[in-house]
Amino acid sequence: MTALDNAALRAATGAANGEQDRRAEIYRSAARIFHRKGYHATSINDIAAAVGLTKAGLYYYIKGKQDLLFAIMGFAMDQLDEQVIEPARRIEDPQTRLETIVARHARLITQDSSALTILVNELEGLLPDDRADIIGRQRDYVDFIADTLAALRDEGKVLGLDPTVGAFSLLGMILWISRWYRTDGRLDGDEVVAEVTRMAISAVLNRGEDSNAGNPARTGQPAKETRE
Amino acid sequence: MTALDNAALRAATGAANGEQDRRAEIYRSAARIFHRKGYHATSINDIAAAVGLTKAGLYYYIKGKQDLLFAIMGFAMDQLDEQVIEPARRIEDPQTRLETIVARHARLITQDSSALTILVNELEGLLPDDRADIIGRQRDYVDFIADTLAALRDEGKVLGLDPTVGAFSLLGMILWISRWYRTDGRLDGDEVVAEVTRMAISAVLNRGEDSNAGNPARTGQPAKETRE
DNA sequence: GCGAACCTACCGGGCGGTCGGTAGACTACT
DNA sequence: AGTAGTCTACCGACCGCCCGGTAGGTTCGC
Repeated sequence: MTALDNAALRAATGAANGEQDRRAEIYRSAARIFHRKGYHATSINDIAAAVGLTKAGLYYYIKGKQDLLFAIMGFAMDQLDEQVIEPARRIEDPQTRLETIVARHARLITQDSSALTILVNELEGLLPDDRADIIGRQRDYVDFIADTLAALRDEGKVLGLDPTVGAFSLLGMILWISRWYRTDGRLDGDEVVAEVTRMAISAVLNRGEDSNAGNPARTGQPAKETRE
Repeated sequence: MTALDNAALRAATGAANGEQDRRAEIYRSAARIFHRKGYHATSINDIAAAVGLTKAGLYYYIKGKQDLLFAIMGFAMDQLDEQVIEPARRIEDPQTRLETIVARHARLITQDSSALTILVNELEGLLPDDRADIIGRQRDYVDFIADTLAALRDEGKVLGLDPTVGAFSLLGMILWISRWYRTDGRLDGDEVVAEVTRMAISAVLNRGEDSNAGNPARTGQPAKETRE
């Protein structure tokens, strides 16, 4: 069920229409409304009306409100895996990898922030099992970023930065974009992505002269991260 | 009414107890529950039960759910004004001012994130007029940070960073703290504040002499900002 | 005539909010 | 000292509404 739903959602995000897949339109509309009003403030009727159905008609396509939310989040997580994590994982140089992560994640958000924003804002709307699933995948992502920062530190390019705090801080910068970026604003998406990526890299790298590479002389305690 | 409420809330946050002000306890409890479950997912009954009242009893103290939310947000905004903006406004050196802003804001969040987090997450729960009030104050804050970044740029310490994007990005780092920081976690609040402050400053300042040393993130164009 | 794609009508329940009442402390008058 | 009045701080019961969800059709293309 979920895999099917996600496939539908993916198709919807790709090509706007052309197939009869009504489900895709429903998921896209739901994601947009959840994003705008919040999950709890959105009624099934809101979604039904947005796609031109009655509530009962909508239930022909969905199993329930919580399943709808979980499907959207699963799709968002898949998007993150495919568009950000997998491409970045193939890059060995830590700095380039970090740039890729930030730029690709930021780009996803400037393109369509609905699902990705719901992913982080509506976790408490899920059933416990579903929530555990999503949180687990999110934690993997945070660890992936933290490991990249740890690798940068091992190269001497980062001194005295806790990888976990660094990862969360970068994520904060990135995820916050969806709160202020407007498609019709002063800056276009590419400019925003570029600015944020530069800030992110600059935030974690040592500044100019005081980075004596490969010699973490007097950093605070080293992080305990050893995974991967 | 609102001013009175805020005074009560402030008193509650300051000294834990000592006066019979039940209202203060109610606001504090409500803030904590709104923070944990979200405004829409929290019922008036939840709040009443948390303070040992029935719903009807609770209504002796509050005017309604939305007024409660507005009072909490107003208090959070007052806190921000008094603990962050006013102290920072008295500092002339832009870099020191920016450090003050980030450190003080981050510290507020590590100390008690409830009200400040509601302030940014539950805006759509407000009545239009109230929302306009809060959004206006928030915009003033963003402008204050952006102006500080613009001043840094005029000193030559920042090159090619759009002040608005910079302000939002720093805010993202700071506000995100409330999502991952745990009082009983590995790092204590002071460490987190210090780490985040260092990252924030590093994010906006120029690196040594070569701004973009061999990184593929090619973003030359300077920002068009001319404000202030 | 049969299944996919919908609808109308409805259900139980919880919501925000209100109403009338009242226990008890305190005051005021006799 | 007794008692009538008053005010604060609550409570039980209730209201209308809308919620998520469902039962049982009906329409329509094949």
